[in-house]
Amino acid sequence: MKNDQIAGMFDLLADMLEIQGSNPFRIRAYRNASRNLGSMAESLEEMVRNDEDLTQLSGVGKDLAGQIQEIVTTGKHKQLESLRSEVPPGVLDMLRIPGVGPKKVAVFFNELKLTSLSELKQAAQAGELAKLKGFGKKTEQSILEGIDQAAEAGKRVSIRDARRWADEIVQDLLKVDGVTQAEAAGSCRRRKETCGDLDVLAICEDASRAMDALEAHPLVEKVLQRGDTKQRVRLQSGIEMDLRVVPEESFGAALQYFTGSKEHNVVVRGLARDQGLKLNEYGMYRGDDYVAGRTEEDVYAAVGLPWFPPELRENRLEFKLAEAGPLPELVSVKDIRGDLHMHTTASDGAATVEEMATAARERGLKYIAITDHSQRVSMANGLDAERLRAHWKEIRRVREQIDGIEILCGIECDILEDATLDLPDEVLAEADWVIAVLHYGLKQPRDQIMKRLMCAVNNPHVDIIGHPTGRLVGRREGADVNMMDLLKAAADNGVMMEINAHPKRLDLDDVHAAAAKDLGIPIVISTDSHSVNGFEMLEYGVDQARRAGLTKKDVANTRTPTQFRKMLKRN
DNA sequence: GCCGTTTTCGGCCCGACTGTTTTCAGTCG
Repeated sequence: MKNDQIAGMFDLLADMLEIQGSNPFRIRAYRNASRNLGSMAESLEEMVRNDEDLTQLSGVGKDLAGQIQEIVTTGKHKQLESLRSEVPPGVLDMLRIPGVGPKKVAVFFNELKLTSLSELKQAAQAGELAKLKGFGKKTEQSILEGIDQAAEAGKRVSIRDARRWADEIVQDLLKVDGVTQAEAAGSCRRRKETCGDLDVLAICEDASRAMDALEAHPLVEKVLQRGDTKQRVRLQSGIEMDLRVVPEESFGAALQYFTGSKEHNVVVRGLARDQGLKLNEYGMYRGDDYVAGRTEEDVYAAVGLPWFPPELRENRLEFKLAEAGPLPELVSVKDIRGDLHMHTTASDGAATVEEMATAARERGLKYIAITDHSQRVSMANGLDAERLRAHWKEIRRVREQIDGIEILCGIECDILEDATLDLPDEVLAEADWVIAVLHYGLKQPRDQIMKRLMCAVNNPHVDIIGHPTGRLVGRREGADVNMMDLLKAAADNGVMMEINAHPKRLDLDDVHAAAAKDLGIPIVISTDSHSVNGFEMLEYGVDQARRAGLTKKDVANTRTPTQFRKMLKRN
C-alpha cells in the first residue's frame, strides 16, 4: 500500500463527509492529513510494520493513526466502505462541476435523488433544478455548461506550460497603460511541477484597463467572472487564470498571500496573530493600523521572518531553516557547471557529439557526459558493447578537438527486468560515468523493483541512478520504489542521485531530493537532452532542487571539472 | 479530527464574486 493510495482514501472520505454535511473541521483534518501523507518520503507501510508512532506525523492524531494502521494491515477502511454504500460514486463526480460544491450536490442527491452526471444533466435540461429553493435559471444554465467540462476540470498543466502562459500574460499586462507592476503568483511562482490554475497580480490605477487587456488577450478564451478587483478567465488551453488588481501599498501582501502555499500562509498568519498582528492580502495590520504590505520583504519582516524563496513555501522545510539561522542560499542555474545526462545521434538524440558539446559550451557549461542508451532500448537504437566502444572513441576524438569543455564518456545503462545490468562489468569499467536507469518493467512488484535498483547501487561501476522512479508527470506513475531504502543504499555505496530536469520527469521529486540531501547523497541535476535545445530544461530541474532546499554544495555538478572528477568512485 | 495548553476543550483564515436572496449562502482560492 503506497502512501498516496492511503492519502487518496482520506481525500475520498473527506469528499463524502462533505456531501453529508459533516463538521467542516473534521473534513479539513482528513484533507490536511492526506496532504501531509502524500508528501512524505518514508513509507507508511514500513512505519506500521516497524511499529513506529504514527501520531508523530503532522496532522495525524490517535484516530487517524488507527485508521492508517487499519488500511495497511487489512487493505481496507471500514468507515470508507460504509460511506461508499451511502454515497454513490456518480454523486462525487458532481463536485467537479465548476460552481458546484458539497451543499448543492447534497440537494441534488437528497431531494432529486440524482446519482450521476447524466441524471443531473437530464434534470437540468428538464428545468427541474431551477425549481429548487435557492436555485434559479442562471445556476441551472451554468451547471448545464459545466457538466461537459467536469471531465476536463481538475486537469493540471506542466510547470513549463504554466510558466509560458503566465509569463506571456504578465509581459503583456506590463505594456498596458497604467499598469506599473505585474507578477505571476500561486503554484506557478512556487515552481510546483504542475499547476491547476494560474494567478497573476497587477498594480493598475484603473483596474478595468488591466481587465480589459486580459479579456482581449489572444491566450484568453472566455471571461468567467469579473468584479472590481478580481477577474477570472479561461485560457484557450482550458486552464483558468485569476487576475487580481491591487493597490500599490498592498502588492507585497497580495503577492505573499496569493503565492501561498495555503499551508505556508496558515503558519505565517498564525505567527502574526501571536504577535497581535493581522495579515490578509491587503497588508499587515495592528488593529486598524497598516504596518506593512508594499513588498513581501516588509510583510515577512513585520513578523520577524526572512523573505522566503517561493519554492520553499510549502511548510515543509522553510520555518525550520529560518529558526536555525539565516536561510541557506538555494542552488541557481548559474551555479551549474556540468550536464551529465544527454543523448546524441548514436542512439536517439538529434545532434552529434560535436554539436552537443559546442552547444553546451555556448551555454557556459564546463563539462558534459555523453550518455546514450544501452542495447535494451532498441527502440532508441541503444548501443551494444561494440558500438559503445566505437562511440567512446568518437567522443575522445571530439574531446581532443574542442577546447573549453570537458567531455566524459558515459552510458545510460538499463537495469534489466531480471536485476542485471544491460552491459557487462568490464565494459562499464571503461566508462567515465555510468547512469543506471529503469526503463522497462516499471510495473513489477516492489520487491523485484528494489532488487533491480539494489543490483545497480551495489555495482562498483555505477555512479548514479537516473530518473529513479521512471514516472512521467501527470501521465505515468513511476515504479513502486521504496525510496528510503534506495537512498540509504545509495548513501552507503557512494552512488549519486539524479534530478532529471525534464519537466515531464522531474525525478527525483522535491520530497525525495530533500531526503537524499539529508543522507548526504550528492545530487546531480541533468537535462537528459536529446537535442541542443534540451539544455533549456535545466531551469526546471534547478527549480525542483530549490523546492527540496538544495544549495550549491548539495549539487555535485556545481563543482569545477577537477573537483567533480575527484568525487567519482573510480578516482 | 487535530492541536495546544491559559492540559481536556475551544479554535480551526477569510475576502471576492455570483446568484438569488432584500441581507445572505455557497463556492472558490
